[in-house]
Amino acid sequence: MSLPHAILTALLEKPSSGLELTRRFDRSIGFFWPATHQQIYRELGRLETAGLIRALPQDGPVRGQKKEYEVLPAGRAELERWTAGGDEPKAVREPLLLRLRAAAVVGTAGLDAELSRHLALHRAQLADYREIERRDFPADGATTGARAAEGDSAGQGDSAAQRDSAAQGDRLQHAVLRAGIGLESFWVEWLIETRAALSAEPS
Amino acid sequence: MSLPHAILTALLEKPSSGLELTRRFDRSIGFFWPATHQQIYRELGRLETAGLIRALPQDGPVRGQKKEYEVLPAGRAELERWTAGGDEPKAVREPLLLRLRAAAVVGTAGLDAELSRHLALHRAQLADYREIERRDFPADGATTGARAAEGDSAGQGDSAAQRDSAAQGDRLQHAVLRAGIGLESFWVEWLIETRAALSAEPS
DNA sequence: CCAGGTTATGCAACTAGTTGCACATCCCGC
DNA sequence: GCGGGATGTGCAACTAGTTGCATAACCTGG
Repeated sequence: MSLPHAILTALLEKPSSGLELTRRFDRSIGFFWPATHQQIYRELGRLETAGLIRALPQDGPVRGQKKEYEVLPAGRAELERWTAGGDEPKAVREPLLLRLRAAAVVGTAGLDAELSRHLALHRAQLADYREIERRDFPADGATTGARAAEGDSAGQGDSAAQRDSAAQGDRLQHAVLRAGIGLESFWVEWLIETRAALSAEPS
Repeated sequence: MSLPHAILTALLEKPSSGLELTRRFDRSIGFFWPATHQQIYRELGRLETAGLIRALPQDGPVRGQKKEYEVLPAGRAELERWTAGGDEPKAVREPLLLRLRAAAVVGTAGLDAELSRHLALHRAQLADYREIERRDFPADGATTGARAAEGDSAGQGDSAAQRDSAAQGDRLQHAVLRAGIGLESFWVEWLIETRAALSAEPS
């Protein structure tokens, strides 16, 4: 039940059409909550029906025409409610580990190829994340004016409180990114280690 | 589409009834591929229909009576086929990160409580894994006669080839366990770090 | 001998993500 | 001015995991 909240978050950062959302998902929220355009359209429909978002008025034909959505107060409230709440962390579900377990029983044919394929993918993803970090958080652990990943939280007047909360927003976004980096790093290391263990002489 | 293969693996390690499988899942395969007893029964039915496993013959009434399954040659073949193949690694789907992202927009109320709850859970899981490692792989990175996590791969006659493949099975099982340990370690570190970043004075 | 908890099997409805496809509009080049 | 790719919206069917519940056998204590 997280997709609607992912969408609300994205729309608060910036009102968008379905396809724009899809694209922004691809390079941001989608890293830890992927969604296809079909899912997004379906959910936009539901959110609109539920009165949490609305389509910005516009003219001309409807079908095949860009349609922008913005979050209504009820939507923001719902997102706040959800954010404050909690979830059981849902269990890992990792087919690769399953395959290793199976290989322990029926043999390791083809395993190394699969491991090295995964290694390449995780390395690529890690490089991506590092690039994003370099771009968006250049001052390492700091909040030095860096504008966060994507959502420019509608910057007007600039009270001290607003600056503080913007700084904290940055910190949170950086934390999320570090999670991605940490996870990918872990997999890269583990894959290297495991391939080595596999190819070692049976003692 | 991994559950049937998880079940085949478990059944190859040791023929079992539905409930036994459920319990073994809870402390072994289920760490990276959780399944409820309902899922398992359903899948056992399908696998039997498909001719990949069969129920061991027994007498007496059927309903509510223990029923053991074993893997047929076709099942083993299917598992080998699947193991040799590959998957795209499916994307991470982590609601906690989503919540952080949302908090960056609507405020951090309740966040720290949630983070510390997760921290406790991951610490507990990590301790569990470490305990299992201590028990099943005492000689650190080695294969010193340690009997793997659970499946005692039906040990009779003991050719050199069999010893080798048993050693490799151990190594694989250890690799899987190390993945669990690595992942939990990562989360523990990240959660500590992130809580610190959150509570720091806005600069 | 029977009430109540434990073990065990299983169905059905629901939820959410995935896949495949349909169709409209726009715009660019020929 | 029109054919075709890019952009954009959307439905429908499918798959797989989740939740809730029904039911049977067995065992133990009163």
